[in-house]
Amino acid sequence: MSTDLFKDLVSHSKEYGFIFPSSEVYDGLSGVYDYGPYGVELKNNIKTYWWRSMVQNHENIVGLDAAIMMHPKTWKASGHVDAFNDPLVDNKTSQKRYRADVLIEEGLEKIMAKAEKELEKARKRFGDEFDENKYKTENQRVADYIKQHDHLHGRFVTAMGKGDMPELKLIIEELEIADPVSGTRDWTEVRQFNLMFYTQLGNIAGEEGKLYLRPETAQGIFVNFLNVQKTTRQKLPFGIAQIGKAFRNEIIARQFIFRMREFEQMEMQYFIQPGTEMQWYNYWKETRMKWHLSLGTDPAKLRFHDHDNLAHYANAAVDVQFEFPFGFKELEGIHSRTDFDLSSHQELSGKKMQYFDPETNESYVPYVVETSIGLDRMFLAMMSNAYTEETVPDADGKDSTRIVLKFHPALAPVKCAILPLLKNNDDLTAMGRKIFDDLKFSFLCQYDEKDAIGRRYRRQDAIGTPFCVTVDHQSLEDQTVTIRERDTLKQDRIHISKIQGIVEEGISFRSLF
RNA sequence: GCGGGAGUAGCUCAGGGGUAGAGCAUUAGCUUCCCAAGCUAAGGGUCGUGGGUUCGAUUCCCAUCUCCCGCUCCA
Repeated sequence: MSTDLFKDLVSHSKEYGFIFPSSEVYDGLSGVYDYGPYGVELKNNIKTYWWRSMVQNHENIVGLDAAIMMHPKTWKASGHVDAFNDPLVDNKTSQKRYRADVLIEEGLEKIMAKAEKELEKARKRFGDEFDENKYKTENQRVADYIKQHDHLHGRFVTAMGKGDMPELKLIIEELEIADPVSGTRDWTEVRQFNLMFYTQLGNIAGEEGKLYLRPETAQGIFVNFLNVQKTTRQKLPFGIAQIGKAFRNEIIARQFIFRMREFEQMEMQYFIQPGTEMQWYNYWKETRMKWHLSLGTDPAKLRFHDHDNLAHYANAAVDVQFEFPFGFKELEGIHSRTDFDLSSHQELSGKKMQYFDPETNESYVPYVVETSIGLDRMFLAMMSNAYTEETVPDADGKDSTRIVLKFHPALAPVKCAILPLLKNNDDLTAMGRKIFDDLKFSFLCQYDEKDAIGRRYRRQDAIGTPFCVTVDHQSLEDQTVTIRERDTLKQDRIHISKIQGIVEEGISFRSLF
């Protein structure tokens, strides 16, 4: 799909009530979007599919809905407080953005490399008699390098601790760091981006009242690990699943709903015996890919991507990537998180986060394999996978184009439309109404009598409705209707009593498992 | 933050120093027994915001805001 088609997809999403820009009447809010009437249906259906495949289909996976607000120490333990405060600096010439701390660390390493080079020369020169410590203090050049390094390193650590951005800028200048791309030292001010949002608990001023909005749902699972394990009498391995909002103050939120500041995750933490992590990592990798494929998603648009740089909590990580209109991007992450989180919480809280294993007769902190999928990304993946412009014959048998969302029927927002062939015929409309009133208790239906029948079909195609039931004159005689299938345009004449069964079979989640 | 693009009707866009247009959509009606764009009528816009030039600005100038795309990170 080209960029133009991506634009069309964004327009279509708005025009047909899937996604609206947030606060549009006030010119919008960057990186925040609202889900419209069809959007919320699609989103809920994705959640249902995930929840059923995780919780309902696994005896050893249970659900949880933890609060968004958590004790501040949670984020200290998780590493987010330290890892999510990036000082950033831009080079004005190359317009590249860098992490100031990374630049400085590299700069400091270069100084030490210079000193090491001198030492290496000296070692060769003096051979066995070489006294390295003595040389470090007595050789002026080496001593200067070390002194400069230690001095700047000290200032660097202090500045990072205090969040002193101007000081970081000064250090960059003193280190004479040049942009590797442009070669210039044309730097902007160093700015800090705290990737966690925070709010105030009560009216207490100062640090104590500072409360973060969770940047991931996982920590709610970890801190409830023992509560859940005990109340559900689970034995290892077992999992805890959660769907919920998370918040990240992204530097730049872009690409529609792909990267949002407020987003929703579907996470499952699988608690396992240490040493079995690779086995379960592979199991979930495979299981999750099957989950994606069973929706009928084009296999060419899905792939694994191994992480080169592992996050601070992981010892193995793979992404499930989807080919979005703007390229292959991360849709879901599967991480082997070791015992990092539970151990951290155990340490910081002073509470045991251990599992007593009756088989081995010992207690230990479980290891964790996580599957974490972005719900909004899944939504976008389903939209872009479904969005199709195609040529179909019109009333005269000529070519005409239609835009159709080819969702898996289980995900489609509206399941069935009931369409009387003519509006100005009371018998037809009354019968349509009656069918609608009967079906509406089973699944989401729409009754529509406006405009020509062809146009109504196209309207339903545009929101991805898998079935259209049309009431015509023959219906009045023998209680049959036509049922039209969205993708093939094929119509069958069936008895009214069969509609519910056919639609239910088509939209069933059962076929996905 | 820097660079680029763009803000005119619900959507897609045209226009142009003299007071705003099209197609689709919406509403009402007509027509039509199965795959969009048949007929009639109606509603809907302080042309992103503020300032300047001008008799007059949606149009020209300046500023500003917002959105979109690219640059680090992640679900």
